[in-house]
Amino acid sequence: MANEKVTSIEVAKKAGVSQSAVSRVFTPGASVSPKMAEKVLKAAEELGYRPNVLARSLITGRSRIIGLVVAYLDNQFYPDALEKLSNALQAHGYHILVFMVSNDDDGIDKVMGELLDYQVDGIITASVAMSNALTSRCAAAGVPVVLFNRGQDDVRLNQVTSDNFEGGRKIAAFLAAGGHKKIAHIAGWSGSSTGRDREAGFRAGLREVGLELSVCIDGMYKRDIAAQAARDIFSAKDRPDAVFVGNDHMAFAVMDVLRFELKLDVPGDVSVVGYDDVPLAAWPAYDLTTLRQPSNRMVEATVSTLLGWIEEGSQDVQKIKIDGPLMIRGSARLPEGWPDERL
Amino acid sequence: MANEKVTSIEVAKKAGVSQSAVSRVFTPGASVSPKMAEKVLKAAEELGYRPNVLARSLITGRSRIIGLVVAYLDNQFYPDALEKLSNALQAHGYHILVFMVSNDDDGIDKVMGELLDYQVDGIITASVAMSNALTSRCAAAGVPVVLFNRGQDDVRLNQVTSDNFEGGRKIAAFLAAGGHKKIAHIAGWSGSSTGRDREAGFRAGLREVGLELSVCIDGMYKRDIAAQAARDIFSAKDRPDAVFVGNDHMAFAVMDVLRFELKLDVPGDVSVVGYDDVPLAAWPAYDLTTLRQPSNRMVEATVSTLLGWIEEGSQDVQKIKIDGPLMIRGSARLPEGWPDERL
DNA sequence: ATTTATCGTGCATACGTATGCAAATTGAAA
DNA sequence: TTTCAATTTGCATACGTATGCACGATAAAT
Repeated sequence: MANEKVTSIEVAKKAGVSQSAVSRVFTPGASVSPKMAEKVLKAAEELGYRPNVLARSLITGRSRIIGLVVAYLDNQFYPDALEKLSNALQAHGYHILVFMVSNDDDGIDKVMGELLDYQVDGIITASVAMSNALTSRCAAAGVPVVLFNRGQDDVRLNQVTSDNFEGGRKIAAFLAAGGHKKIAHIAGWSGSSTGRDREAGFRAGLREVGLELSVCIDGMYKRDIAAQAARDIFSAKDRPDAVFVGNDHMAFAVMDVLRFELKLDVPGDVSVVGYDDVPLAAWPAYDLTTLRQPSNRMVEATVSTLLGWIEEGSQDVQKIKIDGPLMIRGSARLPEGWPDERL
Repeated sequence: MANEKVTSIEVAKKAGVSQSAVSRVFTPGASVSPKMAEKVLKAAEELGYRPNVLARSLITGRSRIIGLVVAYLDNQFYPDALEKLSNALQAHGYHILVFMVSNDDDGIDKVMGELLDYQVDGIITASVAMSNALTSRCAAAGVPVVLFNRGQDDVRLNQVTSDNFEGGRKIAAFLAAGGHKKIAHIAGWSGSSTGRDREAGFRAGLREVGLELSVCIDGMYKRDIAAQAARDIFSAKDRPDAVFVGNDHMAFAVMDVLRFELKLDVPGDVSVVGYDDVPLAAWPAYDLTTLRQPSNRMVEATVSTLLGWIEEGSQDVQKIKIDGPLMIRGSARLPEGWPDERL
């Protein structure tokens, strides 16, 4: 296992030029003559030389590494986003360094420290909140942060979300139009802006049509908690006839409980609506009506915001909300007169 | 956005000691007196100093970065593995740099080049094959490689898989015991060792009990291709009464087609068995009988192999096969006398 | 008190690259 | 041919850290 690293100096020697010449050949935009470039590239090719990104970063101050902090990967929304983020950044010559963190403990601070040790050029947090102290540290280190799919009041923090309030409202309107009278909500984690906004929008939407929430339980974005909530809510005789679940991941658990434990028909007995539109929601086994978070556009906005900060320097802080459509499928009763535009 | 990096020199100045002293305080196992450590740590604390991992790597030759090359993240098996790998490596002070790659084109070579540019200490490939040239380059660079969930003949490559051949055999025995006579296989991609081994084991298992495969189509590990295969196979009047699908991800698509397009009962009309045991397989909507790939143990083996190479230097090449149990659930007919140990 | 061993510290250098500056080369214009 | 500008090249240094070496301090042993 010969550990033979080829350096620019060896290439220079072989090509009979200076080390700086080699460096310039591999630095886009530097001034080099064609024949010099040819000589160097030939030597580099023969020796198998490639510039050391880490050494380069020491000089340039850019590592071309983006730190991604993420809590869950079992909710399909996040691997999907990770894949898209990674592809988008890869196209710009950046790569993602992954940091898993549990949302409940305060390991976030520790992990963030490690993150900064790697001199990342930027940070994306997916479904993770930032403490004030952390935000300050990142600001002091000059590392831009974008919150993906989570909002926070701090004026220093960029964020990209769907329009969660409006999304909740749309769902309320849809369920009301469907003639549902007794409506439940198994909410997203109340410790998250997404969870709170969806709930607030949903309540507002119901209020607009003279309805109010019959029962509301915090599902914490966890399958088992949501499942238990479903049992609690729908075991009663005078159970609700509709439920909006704070994200698809929980909605699947809720549908499983309704259909296989409580032997209820969806949507005959209960209409179920989720939030996210993960790929699984479109599979016939669930065929879940849900509000789509346009992950493509969210990723796009995240990447362009982050690269803007990194490559152009200080920018305006972005608080981007992207509107998403309600994907009407088979898990909720279709209101009279609504076009059946099932997808 | 003040870009103020604190260096060991500034800490040294503040603490009234040399830069080397600061370095030693932050280098585990170095020789420092308690009072020196105290002074330095105090100064570091006040300035918010943290060692620059990249600069350190230039000296030590270790980046504490592991490159992960992965093709799919829509098959739940991989995000699950990614999460576990990341957690395990994080516990050892390593982190994962993600590289997405499509399996069909030859972007793998390009991506691998970028990978090595980052001076990664090791590489894990998940469901991705290595070309000979690549293997040589990694060997030359002294970077150990572990193939996760894929095998390859090259004697230089470590690999961790489940016992795919034996797994295929177990499934054959199970379906045969269930009295199935006409058995189909929608195989994993024939370009992958996992796909080939599972199919070979399955065929061998059938042969042992005097059966043979009725029909076999390569599903390429893709949902849509598997779905089309299911349509082709099960539309006929004399359709098979059982199918082994090369992984769970495809098996879900197959079940969807069987139940919702062809209106067949599973397992009444057709028994379906998958491979992987991703979390979704246990959800009641699918309740899929499947051969479990013990991802915990596979991750453990992967990490310890990799760290062995990195921290102890050259080792024996490991070709690890981990045996997994058949998870008996509701998607396949239960043979008489078999304990119903549904999980 | 003297010798010897042990430990802690500072000095200097190295890791692999990028870049300001000045020298050298090229080419065009006169 | 000469002059001048434009371009290309090499030299030297810097990035932030780790570590071999030699020296000084301290403790232990005689």
